[in-house]
Amino acid sequence: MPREKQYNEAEVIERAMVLFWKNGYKSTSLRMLSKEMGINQFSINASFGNKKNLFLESLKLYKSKLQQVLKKFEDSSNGKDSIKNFFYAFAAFSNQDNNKRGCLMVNTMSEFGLEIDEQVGAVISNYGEKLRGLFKKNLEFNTAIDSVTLNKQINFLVLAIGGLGLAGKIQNNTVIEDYIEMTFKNL
Amino acid sequence: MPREKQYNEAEVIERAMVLFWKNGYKSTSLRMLSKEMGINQFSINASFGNKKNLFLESLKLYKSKLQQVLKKFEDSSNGKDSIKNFFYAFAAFSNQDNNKRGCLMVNTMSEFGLEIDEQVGAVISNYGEKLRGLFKKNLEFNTAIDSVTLNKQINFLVLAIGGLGLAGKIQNNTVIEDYIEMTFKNL
DNA sequence: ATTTTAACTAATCAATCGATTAGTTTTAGG
DNA sequence: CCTAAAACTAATCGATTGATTAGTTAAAAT
Repeated sequence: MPREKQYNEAEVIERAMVLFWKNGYKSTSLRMLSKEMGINQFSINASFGNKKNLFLESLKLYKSKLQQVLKKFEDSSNGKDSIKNFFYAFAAFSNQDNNKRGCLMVNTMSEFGLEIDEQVGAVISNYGEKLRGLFKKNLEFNTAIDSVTLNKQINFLVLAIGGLGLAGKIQNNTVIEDYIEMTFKNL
Repeated sequence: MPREKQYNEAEVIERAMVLFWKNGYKSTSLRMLSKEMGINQFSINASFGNKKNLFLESLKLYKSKLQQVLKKFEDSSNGKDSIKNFFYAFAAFSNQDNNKRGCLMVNTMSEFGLEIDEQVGAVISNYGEKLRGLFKKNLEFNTAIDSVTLNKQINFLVLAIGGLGLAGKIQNNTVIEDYIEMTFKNL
């Protein structure tokens, strides 16, 4: 029998995720990853195949962490205030420990635009659809609303959450708070 | 006397700008630039010094083009409708010819975050301040407004225009239009 | 016509990229 | 104890990066 892996895959993915989150995909080299993950390039390859797959695993881990935020949103879906609470939670997640890393998924969409890798794009799109569903549910909560207006509001919120992800990298907390307050003032 | 330059600097900067706009700074290599600009790497160096300076020139050219959009905003600053018109013009500029390139300045802020080059950051910040001033002017137009609310609205619009720049890369025109309409419905 | 100057071309520099190879160490089964 | 299998280390692969060098060409001034 061979020796055991001397590292925990979940742990090294977490470190990779932080690096990708901080620097983006292209600007994070395998050597940086190797150093930060504490394992050498060959081990990265052995565990994850290649850089893209490591990124995919990092993205999935990120998504699972953000899923905890989404879970609260799902559990207390009581209308527009729930959406607003989610916006605040998402903004906090995008600037945790005041690291100004934004949102890894928004960062990735911004880095690749529409020429995104198919698998990476699928992970992100899946999250987007989930979000749309929750926005819909909460916008309809206790309110009669025509489908045209509903769709406009959903589109509004989708773009807004993207803007908020970007803002997590470059804006201070006051700007972000003011944005959320103004957004929900008259929604 | 030596021979004349066989290329027009303004023309080659324009081509460089398009490439940076499309691909971002890091993903645009000097070889890609050389090919697209129709001059070789040495000539790029001779005219612009290095990649960063070429990017700076591209950014300034971009800004001057966007300045035409801003000029209209300055000339017809008649309140919130003027801001809304600017939003539409900015969105159109960020997706001209349906190229989904977004806004070069927003793209650059997203690429570098707060670790942006000092000179590059200065060019972008300067534009941001101009924008803030125009938002302020139009929000105050024909309306009494307390300074606290005014600042919140300005912050709201600043984040919103960034989100719109990002959306120009990844969202369809309907989402963008819905966002603008919703944004100004109750402002 | 010769000289001078800079624009030009092509080749190449060291550094870094993602990925891989060759060879060593560890560990459990036989 | 010996062997087999895989985790490991270190070195290096070809390709590409930004930048630069050496040498050639063109054109105005003398």
